[in-house]
Amino acid sequence: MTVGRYQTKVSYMTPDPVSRFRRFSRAVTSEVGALDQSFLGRGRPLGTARVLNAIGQGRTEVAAIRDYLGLDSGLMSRLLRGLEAEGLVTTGPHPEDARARVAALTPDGEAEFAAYEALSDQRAADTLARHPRPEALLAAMDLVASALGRDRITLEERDPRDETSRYCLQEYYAELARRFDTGFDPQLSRDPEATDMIAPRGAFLVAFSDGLPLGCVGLKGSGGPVAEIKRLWIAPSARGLGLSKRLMAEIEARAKPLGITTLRLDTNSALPEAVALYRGLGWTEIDRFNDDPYPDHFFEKHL
Amino acid sequence: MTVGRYQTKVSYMTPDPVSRFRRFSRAVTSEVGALDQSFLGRGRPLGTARVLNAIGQGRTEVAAIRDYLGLDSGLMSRLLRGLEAEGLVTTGPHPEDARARVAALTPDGEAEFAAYEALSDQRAADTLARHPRPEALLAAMDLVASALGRDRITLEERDPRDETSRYCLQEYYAELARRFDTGFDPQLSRDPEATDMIAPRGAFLVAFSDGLPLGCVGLKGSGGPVAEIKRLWIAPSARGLGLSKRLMAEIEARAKPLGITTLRLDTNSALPEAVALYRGLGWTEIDRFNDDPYPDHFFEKHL
DNA sequence: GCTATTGCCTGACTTTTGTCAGGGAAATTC
DNA sequence: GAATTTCCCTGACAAAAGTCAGGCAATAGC
Repeated sequence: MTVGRYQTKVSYMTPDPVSRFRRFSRAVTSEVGALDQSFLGRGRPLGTARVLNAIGQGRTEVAAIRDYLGLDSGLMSRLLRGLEAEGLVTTGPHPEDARARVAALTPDGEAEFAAYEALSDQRAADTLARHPRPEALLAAMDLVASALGRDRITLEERDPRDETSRYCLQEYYAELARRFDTGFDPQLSRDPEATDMIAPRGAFLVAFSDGLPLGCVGLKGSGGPVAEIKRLWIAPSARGLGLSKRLMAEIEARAKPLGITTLRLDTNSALPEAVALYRGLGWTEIDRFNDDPYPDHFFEKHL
Repeated sequence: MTVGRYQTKVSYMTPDPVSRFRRFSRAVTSEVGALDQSFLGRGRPLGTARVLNAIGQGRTEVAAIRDYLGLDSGLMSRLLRGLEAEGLVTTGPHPEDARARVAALTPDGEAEFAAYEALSDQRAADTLARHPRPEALLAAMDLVASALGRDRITLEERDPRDETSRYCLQEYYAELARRFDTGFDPQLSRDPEATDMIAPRGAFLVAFSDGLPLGCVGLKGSGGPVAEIKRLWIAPSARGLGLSKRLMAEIEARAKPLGITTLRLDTNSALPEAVALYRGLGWTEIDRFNDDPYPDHFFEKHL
């Protein structure tokens, strides 16, 4: 969409992409490096602190931690022994393969991990507070984080009534209100019954990148062979990453096992990228099939 | 949720600023960390490579390098001797204080530094190439880099005809063309003679952040006590950082020694932030003082 | 069953990094 | 011109990080 409308002009010395990227790297190195230094300040060497943090983040398999931190098996073993000796970590055999081991934090370890987290949070809050335009900065940071973490975006089926889903839906409504000349009132558009978007009638998917919800899509079933796609939303910071295609493919895949053979959806010409998306994904335009006041384009796809 | 083989704890709350900041940190850590790893891959330990890089970046004074890298004096000394033994660096007494020492790269050192730079460039180019929307990503990166590097933005007096100045002016014209309903043709607006914006008649300032030009402003003198402020431009990625105020303050400070006592400027109501800026800086609105077709607001300030 | 492989641990290293107490030469102070 | 300070070097350590070759127990393959 229209997030950054830079144009590469053939003008004199337009700063080139690589040097802009490297300037970015230099700028964040000190900030992020400072965050990493929060590992210090608690009297523990970096390696040990990194292992503690990896476990605190929920990584339990020793092999996975070693892989994540790029550590040698011997070194890893010693660091773990050290943490065990400190009473911060316990290890035991992996339940499914007794050769492998899993690690977990003790209550003391949890407290220590929380202390590291608090340090990092504090540092982040300080940096943000020092800044005159935190919202613009955060929006740009979201975009960078989504882009760099693109390969780690995961799709999850969620209850459309839970907190995260409601956040996505609210953002979706707000976007429509901005884009439609007439505004948008969710009351006027028949809101799908939540149970229609939960198995076995339907589904609701949310896309997550490192815990942040970046998009959603709903499948509103009726129990019969015809269902509707609803509420496709992508966060501004994640547009252009192919996420809508991924969400659509996944929701179609989830429709089949529910006995659904025909999908329909409606959309609005004020959302040209959506119309283009559906066309590109092999949907065919059909006549109006409801009396919702907002949509003016209607599509169908047979599975 | 399961990411690959590990379990990852994530919070599904509505995103708050600190967690967004920290998500950004995590996302760039791997990327930037990878850039740092380019230090490796050439068979040299990190410390040595960092010193070589600091010298390559133009830091010559040993004390400055030590300070920049946060190294102990003893360790620094040893790292330098190692680089000297490799034939990559020479050191000598500081010309102004023979107690201090300065370091410089030998031709071999230059080659080695260039090799490190090429590695980093390559890595940056690869990441960009992998991305579907590099321009949006770069725009966001510029914004983040400008924001985080805000305290390191410097103002420099430049010839308005040099490459960097012409880049700023072109961006300025392009911005006007976007903002004015009628478009903007630089030909129609009397372009100041470049010599009017060079001492002793005037001045031209460019704001740099880590080598990237982020803004400019011109002082167009006539030899007499009245001069005009022209061409105030701030890059989109640097807006909201107080840079325009800094540029205006600096150009006013440079006007005084040139014998200038009255400053004038014209602007357009299509640029409301500019109009607000001048009002806030103590300029008073006056009658039209030229027949330029574009401006509709005119200001004056006595120094 | 027997053999090979996997996953982790241990011991015995080396390299790298960090620390600290002098010491010599140049500069500064008085 | 002597005393003091500054800047760096060196030596002597110590801690941390990284490497590598076995070794043991659990698993997989046959």
